[in-house]
This record gives sequence, C-alpha cells and structure tokens, in this order.
Amino acid sequence: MEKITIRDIARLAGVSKSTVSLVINNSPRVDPATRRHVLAVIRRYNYVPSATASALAKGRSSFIGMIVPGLTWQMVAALNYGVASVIERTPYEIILYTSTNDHDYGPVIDRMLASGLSAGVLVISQDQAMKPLLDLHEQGVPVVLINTLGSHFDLPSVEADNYEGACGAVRHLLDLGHRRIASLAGPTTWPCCQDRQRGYEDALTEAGVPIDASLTLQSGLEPPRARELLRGLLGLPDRPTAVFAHNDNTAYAAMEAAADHGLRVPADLSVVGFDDIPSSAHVKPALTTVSQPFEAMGARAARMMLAAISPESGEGSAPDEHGLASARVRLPTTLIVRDSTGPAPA
Amino acid sequence: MEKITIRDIARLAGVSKSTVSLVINNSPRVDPATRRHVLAVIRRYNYVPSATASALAKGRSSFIGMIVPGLTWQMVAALNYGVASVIERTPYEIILYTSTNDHDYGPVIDRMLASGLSAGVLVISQDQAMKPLLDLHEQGVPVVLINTLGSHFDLPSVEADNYEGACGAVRHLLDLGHRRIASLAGPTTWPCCQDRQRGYEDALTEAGVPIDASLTLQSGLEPPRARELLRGLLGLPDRPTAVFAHNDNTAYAAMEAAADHGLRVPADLSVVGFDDIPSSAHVKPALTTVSQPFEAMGARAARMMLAAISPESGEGSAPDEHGLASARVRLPTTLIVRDSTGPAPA
DNA sequence: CTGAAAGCGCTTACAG
DNA sequence: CTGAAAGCGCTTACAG
Repeated sequence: MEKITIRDIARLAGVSKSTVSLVINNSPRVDPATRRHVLAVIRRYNYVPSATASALAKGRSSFIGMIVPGLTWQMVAALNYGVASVIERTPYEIILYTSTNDHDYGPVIDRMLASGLSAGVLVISQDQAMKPLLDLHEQGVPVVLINTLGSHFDLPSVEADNYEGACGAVRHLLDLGHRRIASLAGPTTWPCCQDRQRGYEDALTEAGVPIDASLTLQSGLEPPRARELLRGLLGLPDRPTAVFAHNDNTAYAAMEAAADHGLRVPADLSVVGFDDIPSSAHVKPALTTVSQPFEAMGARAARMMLAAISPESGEGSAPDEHGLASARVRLPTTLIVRDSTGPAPA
Repeated sequence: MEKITIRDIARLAGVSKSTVSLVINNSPRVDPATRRHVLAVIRRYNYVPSATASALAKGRSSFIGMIVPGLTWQMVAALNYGVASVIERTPYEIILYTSTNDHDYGPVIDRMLASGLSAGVLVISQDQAMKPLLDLHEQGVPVVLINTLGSHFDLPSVEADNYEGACGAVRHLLDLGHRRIASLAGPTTWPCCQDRQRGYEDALTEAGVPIDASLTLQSGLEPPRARELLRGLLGLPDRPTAVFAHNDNTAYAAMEAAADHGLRVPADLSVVGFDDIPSSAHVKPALTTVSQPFEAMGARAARMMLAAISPESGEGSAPDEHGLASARVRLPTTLIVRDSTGPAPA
C-alpha cells in the first residue's frame, strides 16, 4: 500500500509527469484523448496529488484559514457547517485558527502569516481590532469577513440584514398594539448592534411612535446587566409593555426581569430576541426571535473566498470590477413568532 | 518583503542549510554555541520554516486533523477552545473536517487519508461508525477520540465521567427526598448514555430504592419525544416527583411536560439535566445539571495527540507501555445546583 | 500538444 | 560537530 505519486501515474499512463500535472491542473493545452486516458488511470489508482508538494511547487497553498472567536458563540457551529458544505467539494482544506483572545486577532494572524499556509482567510469577527485583518488584506491575502463590520472597512463580508431584522421584530410588536417598546441594546461600538438599534428606531418612527431615549437600555449584551436594567425600568409607572432584545441571551434575561416583578410573558410583557439560538425554541415561553441564516452565511462566505483565490473556479465569477473583492453581502433574516409575544395589555 | 528561507538564514548565520535544519529540529548533535547563534538570527529575521516544504521533506506533516460532527453540538465550541489552547503553543496546525453526515465519518476519513495531510486525528464522535477510525488507526495514524465510546474499541479517548456524573445527579435528588425518579434516557446504543443510565440505576439501588423500569423513558434525546413520553407518565397516579434527563435539551422538554400538567418546577417536579450547555443558566427556572468539562477534555485530548505523534515532545511522556496509545481518560464532572430541583413534595 | 529539466524549501543519510 | 548532495512530489518555463 505504498503512497502513489505523480511519477507512478505518468508511468502507468505512458506519459510524462508534466502531462499528468497539466491534466491535474486542468490545463487546456492537453489533447482531450490524452486527458481522458490520464484521468482514467488517476481514477483507477485512486491517486490524489500531494497537497504539500503542490503547495511548495506552486508557491501557494490549498488551505483556507478560518479564524473563529473563542468560547462565546453557539452560532459558530451553524456557520461552520455552511462553510464546510461548500469547501468539501473543492480541493481546499480548512485550517482552523481559534482565537484565545477574543478582542485581538493579532496573535492568530501573526501565526497564520508566518506559516504562509493560507491562500485566504475567513474571519468570524465581532469587535476585534481590524488592523491586523487590513494588513493581511494589503499583503494580498484574500480576506472574507463573516458578520457585520463598520462600513468604513472595505473588506468583503457577509452578514445578516440586522437592520431589516430589527425593523421586522419591532413592527411585529407594533402590530400587536405595543407602543412603549424598550430596546435592550448591545455594545454601541458593534456595527451589528448599531444596525439593530437603527432598525428599532426607524420602525418606531415609521409608525409614528416618538422615540423615548429612556427606553433604550445599554446592556452590553450581558444578561445579568440586562436583567438589572430592565428590572429598574419595569418598576416605573409607565413601564414598557414590550422589549426588543439585541440577542437571545438578553431576551432570556428580560423574561427573568419580568418574573422579578411578577409580570407574565407575554400577557404583561412581550419579549422578542435576535439570533434564534437552538435553545430559544425550548425556553418557556418559547422565544419569538429574529433568525439569522448562519448556515447560508457560512456557505456564501466560502463561495466568495473561492472566487477570490481562484478566479477561474467559476461559481461566483466576479460580477463587479474587483472580482468579489469588495462585495458586501447582506442576507435576509426571518422573524420566528413563538410564544413570548402577544397583544399589548389593555 | 521577500519570503525568507532556510538558505537565507544559513547565509546570514554563516553556516550550512543542514545546520540550520538541525537547529530547527532540535537535534542534540549541534554545538551549543552554534545553535545559540543560529537561533538568534532566526529570531532576528523572524524566520518561520515553510510547513509545506518540511512536510514534503519529512514525509509527514505538521497538521492535526480534527473531525467534528455537523450542526448538532453546542459543546464543540468549548471542546475546540481547549484543543486550541494547547495546540497554539506547538508548530502544529488544525485542519478542520466537518462531517456533513453525522452518522458516518467515512467520506471525511477518505478525504483525509487521500490528502495524507494529517499526522494524527482528533475525533469528536458520538455514534458514528467506528470502522473507518479503526482503519485509520491500523494504518498507523494516531487517533484520539473525544467522547465516550464502546469499551470494545481500543482507541485512546477522553470522555467525561458519565457514570459518576449520573450517580451524583441522582444522589442529589435522593438527598432531597425523592424516591420516584424518572430517567429520560438517551439512545441505548450510545455508550455515554449507557453509562448515565447505569449511574442512575446504581445510585438508586445504593439508596435502597428498587428500580422501576416503567420510570425509564426512551426519549432518544429528542425533546419532542421526551416531552410526550413524560407527559404520559406525569398523568399517572403514582407519577414521579423528579426526573433525571440524559441531557439538557431533554431536561427543557421535561419542564415543558410539567407545564403541560400545570405542575411547578421544582415545587411539584424536580428536574436535573446533563451537559450544562450555556443556556441552562438562563432558562426558567435555571437548570440544575451535570457540567461536563469540555474545555479540559479538549485540552487533554490535544496533549495526548501530541504525545502520540511526537513522543519526544515531553508533556505526556508515556506512562504506559504503548505510550498513550491506549489510554482512556475519564474526567470528572461537576453537579451544578440551580433552581430546577427542590425537596420532594410531601 | 508533449517531454526533459530545473526548482520550490526543507530534511537526511553520508562523509569528513 | 558540520557541510555537500540527493531527494521529497509536484509545477513551470522552455524546447521541440
């Protein structure tokens, strides 16, 4: 069971190594008959070219680096699944870089750069320092971001449509008759949360409901803090009858805050979240929330990456002038209505 | 900013490429002074050897494959974090193989084998077919399993102590005065669930409580099914006063089943889960559950892998005769007591 | 359209 | 203890 090499295939097919190589790399300048023949023996012997050897010879590798944040995210699983489903049909492999420092991808990028292994980098990011990524990009390594970034960065990215998602969630509450709707807001520095907050405000304005700044609570997406802040607000005479939380975990905290006051959800207080993490279908009451299309986001990002590193590879063949280099795609979200929202109390 | 190579370092240091290589690979047969000097220039020029070139020359690579199941698991994140924290201090990189077929790792293994890229494989598995993994192992590729396997497999593995974890959970219920305790069991074919079930039964027996088979519900770990089965059981006159669920998601289902009957948790029914996934701290009532040390499990597995692929690398230097090749480590769990368990009703 | 040859950046006997 | 040389398995001009 010796490892079979290009030389073996060449001998077996009665051609030179060069020809085999050209076949492998889809060169057009090889006779169709020869190509078929070579392909046949390749298949027969189950030959797979050595990735390391070809990387060395080509000067570029067939690895895509994927940088993921550390512990935090439940969504990484779904995102990754999407990425895997497209990459598994290509000769590329994913090298996983897990950042043990969630606020700075610097060390991880250094490592990547040093190894020179990655043909491109997929980055799942939140509020990490962007500088290292921009450096990467400037050094000619394609970078595709998964998740929202500030618009001042010109890196290709795929994200959920946070703005429209938030609008939809708030409109749902408005439709149910709610007028005093609180926002359990995430970090003001996170672009995704800025978009969600804008969506919240615009939906209100559009419905003719004036914006009351005291109804926006800066929870930083930390459940304990969210619970505490909302508990304060719920004690007030003109308490809100609904809350739009910037993510599911703080929505859970909102339910706890309601319980702290003996308020029932949704009879006394409606709650809508954002993300639709797996547990949201199971909490009591089941959470109405904005579902992000994580799997699709991952798949899309992977396709953009492939297009960026091997333009010939078809698929996303460059609609805009820079290939997909500066694309910024926003995928639609879906409002999942469950049991945590209901008509505004009389 | 040309890529700097071993030849550059050799020239800069005034030695041969061979010597530089020996230094890089920690060969003992190089003069300490020379070594210091070479190391200095390596550092000064920030030289990192090409992973592809050395893989090619050595005939083995510095990649560790990690196979993860598809969508399912929230714990993969924590596991991965543990793995990353140890691998990041070595020259190894992780190649991520995501199985889009959760029941058969065959395709993924084929791919891995074909590329010949991985020096070893870390596998997060549940009830996948073991055959491909055993083949791998037989071909001399070190395999370390994360998670429980049938004891009939002789692959090194790290798992949580499911048996003791279950015992602890059930003893907690017994201490609270419960005597009729249901088990919301997982697939009988999954070794981890077999262990949990044994723990449940042994804890009962040890307390002198006879085992009532009708109290064990085969939920298959599917929440809807768990809810339905338990709802049936709770309608009976001698209903259980507590339930031990084999994982958190079915514990949530148990709470729903209780609500279906208007039973309060924990006043009328105590519920304990297994896993301690992130949301369990936030559900209402917060779930008492057995916490698995995912991060530690990942780290441990990574260390075992390193020991297997580079025995010289110290760390876990082989306590048993086969190195760590046949080790089977079981890490302790922790019972997290929260609000879903309380004294048995009078 | 095809082949011989040099080269990618390392490692590893083999001499010395 | 150190260096010259061959080789790992591919790719890529360059001839033909």
